[in-house]
Amino acid sequence: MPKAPRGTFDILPQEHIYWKYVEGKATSLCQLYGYQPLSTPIFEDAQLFIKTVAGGTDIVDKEMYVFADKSGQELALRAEGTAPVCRAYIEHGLFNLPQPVKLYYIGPAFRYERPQAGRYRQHHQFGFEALGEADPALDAEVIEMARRFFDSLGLSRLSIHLNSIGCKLCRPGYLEVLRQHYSGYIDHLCPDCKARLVRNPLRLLDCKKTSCQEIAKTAPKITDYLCPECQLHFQSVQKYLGAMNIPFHLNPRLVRGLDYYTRTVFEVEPREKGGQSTLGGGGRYDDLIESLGGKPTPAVGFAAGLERIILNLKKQKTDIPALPEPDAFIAYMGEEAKIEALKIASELRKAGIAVIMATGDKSLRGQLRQANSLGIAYALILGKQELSKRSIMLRDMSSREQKIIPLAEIAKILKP
RNA sequence: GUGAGCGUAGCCCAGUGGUUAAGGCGCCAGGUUGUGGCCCUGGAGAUCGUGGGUUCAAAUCCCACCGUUCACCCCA
Repeated sequence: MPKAPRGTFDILPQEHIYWKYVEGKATSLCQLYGYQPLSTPIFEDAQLFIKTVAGGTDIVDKEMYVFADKSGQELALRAEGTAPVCRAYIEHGLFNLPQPVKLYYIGPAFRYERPQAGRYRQHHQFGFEALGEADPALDAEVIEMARRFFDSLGLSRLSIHLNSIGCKLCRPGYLEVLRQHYSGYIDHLCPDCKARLVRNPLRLLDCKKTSCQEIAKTAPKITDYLCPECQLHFQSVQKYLGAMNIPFHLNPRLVRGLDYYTRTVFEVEPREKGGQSTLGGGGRYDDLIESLGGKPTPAVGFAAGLERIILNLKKQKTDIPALPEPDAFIAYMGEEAKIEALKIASELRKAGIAVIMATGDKSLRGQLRQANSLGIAYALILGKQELSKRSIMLRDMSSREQKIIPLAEIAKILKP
């Protein structure tokens, strides 16, 4: 029997209340901040992700769903949300709109890896991006918006970690200083960190091994090596966050995995963190659009994984609004009543009343059991007696009261 | 890709070598030939993850594979 592929899952009806809840909060948030929806294809030219997310990492070899279609074109399942947004921005000339252009997306993304807590091969991301504006106030607004998102979901006890990782002018100098620092400890580094030293030195800073963390603690801080422009930008972000009363923790060891980030980076974490705990993160990526062939365009954004959010909602036992129940259930006895019931159900639905029609010629008892387990407020019962009077029995399932209603009036009573 | 734990009905799970694999939830039906929730009775539902091996005998022991969980790598 075929099963859902590894790292994928079905979202069953009782789970969908969480998804609807989070998606609803996300879209109303974006509406509040003037972000408009953008949907991009679920697969893209593989180069889009190879150019933007893959530098210096083994994402392409190991983690990306890359395949050739029947024409031989190299495609990749959407690996993340930001690069496609930038591609669309360039492709549709959105730089001709008043800047910044503010866009958001909710949709699946794919990574080929072994599943673990809150990480799946097909997962879902919500993200928003503001393109075409370098003002640090926008960084602050994006962070404030991220915070409001989690607040609106009822996720509390979160903290925001903030850092700046400089720009292409000042970061290389810092990386050199960092390498020098670590080369003094090379014999004490774990094998992974030895590889990082060559391939992705920023990642040295968040190795989980305690021995490596000791070395990271004494490492030079990137914020001491920022160029004057980056320094000013970073200070302004903090000033604006302060003005909006957004608490944050400066974390000089916060780096993000992808190359394309510049200046501001931030992550949102539960206070009590565990292995895969980060709920969302983002930052500025001032060089990304240019690297895709667009004009130099500064941009800043945020993304969060819906699975992790839902995991936390469940952990916190947050109250989630239930999906609406149908308004009424129609039970019938006998073929003649069944035919009439079908007609009534159709009419009621035309009037906007959600109706479940009994099926299968069950006993009345069985039909009412079904209505009960569906949690429906009203049962309509149609038998010979009601038919002969052109009427129907209306039963209030919670009070057990029932009365005979003329057929012509039933819609009005159910939906006055 | 690496390491560890776990796979028994739709779900939770008992069962560590010996008859027809036990129970709870849920499902279906009856108890009430026209009335649900509680209760009672009955029923359906399990290739014991898959394949191989050990043994007179395997859900139980061994091996491999698959899946899953957690962690690592990586992190979008």
